Amino acid sequence: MEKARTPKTRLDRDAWLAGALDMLRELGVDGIRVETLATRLGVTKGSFYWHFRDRQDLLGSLPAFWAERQTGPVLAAGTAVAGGPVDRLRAVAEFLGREDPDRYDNAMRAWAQFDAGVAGTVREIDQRRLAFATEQFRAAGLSVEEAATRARLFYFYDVGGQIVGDVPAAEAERRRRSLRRVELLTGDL
Amino acid sequence: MEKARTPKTRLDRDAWLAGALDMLRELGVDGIRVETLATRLGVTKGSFYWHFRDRQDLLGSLPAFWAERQTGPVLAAGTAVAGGPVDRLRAVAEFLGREDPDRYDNAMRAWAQFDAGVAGTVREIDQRRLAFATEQFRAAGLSVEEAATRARLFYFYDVGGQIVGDVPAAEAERRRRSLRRVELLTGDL
DNA sequence: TGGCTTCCATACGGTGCAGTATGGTAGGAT
DNA sequence: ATCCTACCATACTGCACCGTATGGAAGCCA
Repeated sequence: MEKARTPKTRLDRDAWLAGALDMLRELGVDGIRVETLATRLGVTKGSFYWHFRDRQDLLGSLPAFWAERQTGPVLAAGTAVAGGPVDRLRAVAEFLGREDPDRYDNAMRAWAQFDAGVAGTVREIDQRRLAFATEQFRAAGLSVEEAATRARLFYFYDVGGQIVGDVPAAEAERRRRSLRRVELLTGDL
Repeated sequence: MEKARTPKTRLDRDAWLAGALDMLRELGVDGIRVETLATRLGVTKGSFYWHFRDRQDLLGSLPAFWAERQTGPVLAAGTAVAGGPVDRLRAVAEFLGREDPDRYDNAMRAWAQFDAGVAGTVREIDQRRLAFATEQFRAAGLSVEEAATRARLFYFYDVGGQIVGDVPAAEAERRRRSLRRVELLTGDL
């Protein structure tokens, strides 16, 4: 629950988008009301309609705003590793284990269920990550089908666990689980 | 998109709940408006407020209504198999592969993100299914931790795949994938 | 055939919230 | 000091939709 603040600096579009993203995570899309959001940011609706044409303008800009700061780190953690494909998967798994589990992904996926546009941006990210995992298994010498299966097992473990809420609060345990999964999927490679 | 119908028979509580469940899948919780729902069922609000105290009464009854017709089949498909634990997992996987992918699960999970009560009922079902999978791996001789890891890989594959939308339309392909996953997770047993 | 119960229609009040209109204020440029 | 622009406040309109009040109409039982 973010609190209302008194703005020393004036607001810009991104400040509103960041606030909206928080409301999205806490309440869902329909919980994003412009007056409430304004109160949180310490201003009134007057400000909002200066930066945005209407509410739809805000919601429409939200997915891209989210996607920007989502793809970068995970992708980087994987490719910036010296070793082989298994090491890369390990690196990604470790990175995901380190991550704060309180992300915006779940809220975004919930939204994507009922908005085709949002579903598109989310799908893109999923495709990219799945493709990465598949590549690693391919590089480890597996067939196309075999690599695809293992990549799905690898990635859906994350998505499913996050959706179900089966994510340990302690970082140590998260990393342990994450690595154990990699070992199981790459034991014969 | 369900169409409006002309009711030959009068409606009862369950008819409203079934209609609400459809609206939930298509539009999300906040898409469930009593007047719209009434129109779909071929009646007016007057009927609704006869069967329900208010809108919250409908929404509050929805999770249980959903849970009832959700737990039965999957559980049965697993336990009603003669063979060993691996055969049981195969049976469940095959059952899930046969299933119509257009279920209400996604909508329910989306709702659960922002409603603690709904999250509770969904969690119960997840726990039950995960427990079942874990038991099978245990019965196959694995340690507690090892069984838990594989159970998660097994179950989250389903949840993740469904959320991401990576579910083939053709039943044959669904079953193939589903079984291949079991073979991969039980190859050494 | 009357009377009771169950289910539904119609009409209306109340509210939350999106969007508009318009005026105000702070800070940079000259 | 002045002016202009960017940003924000206040007050108001309109609409969607919830809930209520009340009046039927269709079935069951005597």
